[in-house]
Amino acid sequence: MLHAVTDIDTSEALTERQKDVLDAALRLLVEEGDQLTMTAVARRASCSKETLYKWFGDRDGLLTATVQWQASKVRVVPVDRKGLDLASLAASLERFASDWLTVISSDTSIALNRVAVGHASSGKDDLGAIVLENGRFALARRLKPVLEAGKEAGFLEFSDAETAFRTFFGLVARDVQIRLLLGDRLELTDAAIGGDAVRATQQFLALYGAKTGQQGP
Amino acid sequence: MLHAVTDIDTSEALTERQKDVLDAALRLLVEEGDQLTMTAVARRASCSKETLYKWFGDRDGLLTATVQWQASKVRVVPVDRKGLDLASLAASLERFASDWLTVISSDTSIALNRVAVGHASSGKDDLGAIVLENGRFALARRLKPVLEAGKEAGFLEFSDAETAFRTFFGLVARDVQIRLLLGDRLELTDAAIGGDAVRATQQFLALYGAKTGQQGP
DNA sequence: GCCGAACCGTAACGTACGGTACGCCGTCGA
DNA sequence: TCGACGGCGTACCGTACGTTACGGTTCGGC
Repeated sequence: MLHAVTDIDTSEALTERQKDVLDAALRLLVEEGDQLTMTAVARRASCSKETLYKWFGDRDGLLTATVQWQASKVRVVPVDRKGLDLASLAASLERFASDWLTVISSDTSIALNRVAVGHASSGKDDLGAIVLENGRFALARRLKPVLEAGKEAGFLEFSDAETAFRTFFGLVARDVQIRLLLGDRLELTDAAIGGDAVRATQQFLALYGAKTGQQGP
Repeated sequence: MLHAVTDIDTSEALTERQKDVLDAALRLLVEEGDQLTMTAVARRASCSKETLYKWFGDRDGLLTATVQWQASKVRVVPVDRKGLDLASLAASLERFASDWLTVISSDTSIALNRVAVGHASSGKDDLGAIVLENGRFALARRLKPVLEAGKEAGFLEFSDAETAFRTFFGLVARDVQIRLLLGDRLELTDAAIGGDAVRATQQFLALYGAKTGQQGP
């Protein structure tokens, strides 16, 4: 299956020089999309193609390493679970929503997702799995403990954390990601992201909040 | 902007033979993804490459024509707005949700969206715009009258139909499309789709239903 | 029956790019 | 001092594929 992939810490033994090269590749990926060439990467990184092939094997290897390198850069900030009241729960949810919207609307995320989607057609490599694992599934892993804590504290009601998470995900992302991937000019200002985060959180609490108790999954 | 593109009836003057060719290209696109070659299309369609170039100009033209051809095939079934009660409104919403999930989980939709996403990087053509226009925006055009009717009939409460639609969209699609595009094996059975449609509709009514009156956009 | 147009099949061309080989240079340990 | 080595720059090879060209075939109109 797809969920049991290397999820944590794949920044395995990369020299500074190699990181620089991957950063260059990443920048090039954002600028030019998937049609970046090995020659262009070598030129941008001021290294030789032979070095690229020695380090990363082939083009797919370079792409995979680049995606993993970017993934390794987004470190997880652990959520503090100490004093949990409804306000702090809502604040946490809003924070997650706003973070997620910021991520998926970033140039880097768009470029990486586009490349991964393109490669998912001919399943040679598992770029899609890597992106998914470090994106949507990483988000679920971070958010679920918060949901569980909210449930234990009596603020949330749900039977399945996965279903609750996916609802939250849908309320937050809506059509944003697919529109951006398809090239729609959808500029999300910080204010708009903040507003959407608040709205999504309120809607989620309306659906899964324990107070009114209106509906489970 | 992206929304003001050719939205209706672009099945402009296509001979039966040309439609057959485009069908072949479409099948090939589903099977092989974006790396389909002109030679492969010509062989599959039993036509010559020269004919392909005469008819469609170049490779991008063929791709665009293929996407438009598929788009022209999904005809809109108008919604009957006659006897509108809450049950029929819910049934309509469930129908939309189930249809949409069926579409985005189909092989054809996945293949087309992948190609369009891949081409959105280097904005030479507007495949992304076409897909978006005949997908997400067409859905909005069809659903909004239903929402407005539900509002006028007193069953729904919202100030902005677009926002309400996007919430419904998010509740229905959630993470399904991005996971499928990224290659996740997410098999949606008819039963699962039906269940999701019911859940999404219930959640949407819980958020925007007029009875309980708990929250607007 | 004859002409031209449309089209099929295929061969050929040009190019872009992945991948490889080689010469040269700076660094470093002996 | 010197050889080895890691890495840069570049030239080169092979191939895949978009695009074009050409000979042969069918078919509608006169």
